[in-house]
Amino acid sequence: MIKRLKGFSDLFPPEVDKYLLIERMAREVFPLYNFKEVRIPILEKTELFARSIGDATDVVQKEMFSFEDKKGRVLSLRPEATAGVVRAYIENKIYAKESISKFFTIGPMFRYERPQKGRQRQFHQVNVEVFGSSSPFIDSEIICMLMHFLERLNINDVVLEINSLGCSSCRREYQKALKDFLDRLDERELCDDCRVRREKNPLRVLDCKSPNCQRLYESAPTILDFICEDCKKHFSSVQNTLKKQNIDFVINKRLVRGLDYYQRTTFEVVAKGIGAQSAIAGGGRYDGLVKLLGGPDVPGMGFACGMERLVQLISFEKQDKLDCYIAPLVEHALDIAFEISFKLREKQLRSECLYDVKSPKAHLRYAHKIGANFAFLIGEEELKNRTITVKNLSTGNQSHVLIDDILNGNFTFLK
RNA sequence: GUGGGUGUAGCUCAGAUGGCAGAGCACUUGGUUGUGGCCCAAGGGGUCGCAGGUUCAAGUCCUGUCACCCACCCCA
Repeated sequence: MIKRLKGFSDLFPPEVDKYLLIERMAREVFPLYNFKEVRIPILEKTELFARSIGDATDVVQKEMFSFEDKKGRVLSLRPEATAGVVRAYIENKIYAKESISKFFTIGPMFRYERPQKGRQRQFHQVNVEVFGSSSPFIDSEIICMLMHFLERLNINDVVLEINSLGCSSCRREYQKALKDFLDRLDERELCDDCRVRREKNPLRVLDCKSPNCQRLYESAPTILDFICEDCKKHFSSVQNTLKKQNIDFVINKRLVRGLDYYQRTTFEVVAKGIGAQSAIAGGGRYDGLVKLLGGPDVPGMGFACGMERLVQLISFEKQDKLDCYIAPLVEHALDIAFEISFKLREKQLRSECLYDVKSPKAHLRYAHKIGANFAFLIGEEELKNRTITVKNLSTGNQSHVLIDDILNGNFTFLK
């Protein structure tokens, strides 16, 4: 048997209903903030991701599904959405049509990682981007919108963490200071991972999980001591406006995002009880990215929300009751059963017939199992009288209805 | 890439010391010549993940392998 690929999953009801709920809520909440839905390709040139996410990041170096097409072009399935949205924004010259653009997109992403709880190789994100504003109000508004969205999904037991990474110049200074600090540490004290990170991506040592490393970093310089006046003002404005909207948050000085393009405000929403992969959403400002990818110098800000992780927090049972179940008891009732099924659907009634001749007992058992409200029994007797026995499955009452009434669209007996 | 755990019926899982492959749920049929839920009875379902090995005999012991889960890493 051919089996699905590792880290790829098949979704069936009732699980899929939770995804539909998330999507419906996004389409309901985001337009309140004047966000418009966009659809962009799943496959892009690898270079797009390498340039925007960062050549040295793990995502680019070892987590992309990359391959060459028939013409030898190097392509990758998108590991995240922002790069593609930015590319589309530039390529379609959206900046020339409007000064501020607000987009969201929903769809699958792909990363070649070892699967675990809350992490699949194909996973799904709700993604939000704003272009054209560097106002801290926008940062705050987007975070509020995210919290509003989560609230509507009844996801309340979460912690919002925020931080500022500073702009490119203050960040550079900080990285130097951090590097100096790390260089003074004894190599033997660091865990294996941090020894590598120290060289490769110093910012990342800060959220190392080893308690020993964490103790060492207690006295490390923090980014917030290094950010410039403008960045400081921006960050405190974000905090103030969040407070005005009664959004609780904690400042996590150790919150560094893994993708190179983030600047200034970064944030993450963390949930408990869903395993080690506890970040359900994360994002931040990326002011230099549009320019970096060949567009005008337009600032940007956005977040991604992991649907697989949201799904774990959603308790929801969809009761999709069936209105009518058609039960043919004899072979020559099939034609009329077929006809009646369609007549019911014309009247917006959910109806099902299996076109299986069975005993009334078997039919009614099945009708009960699938949650039908009414069962239409069609047997020898009914055909003789041109009637149908309609049984109300919740009251047990049943009545005889003329077949011609049904075919004429008279369904008053269903009340 | 690294470490740990688990693979037995459609599902959840029992099967000490090797000796006829099991339960509950689900499914089908019957208990009412044509009436669901509750109850009762019967029935259908298995390459015990796969491949070797040890043994008179392997779901059980040994070796290898694959798959899934969890964690590290990384990230949403």
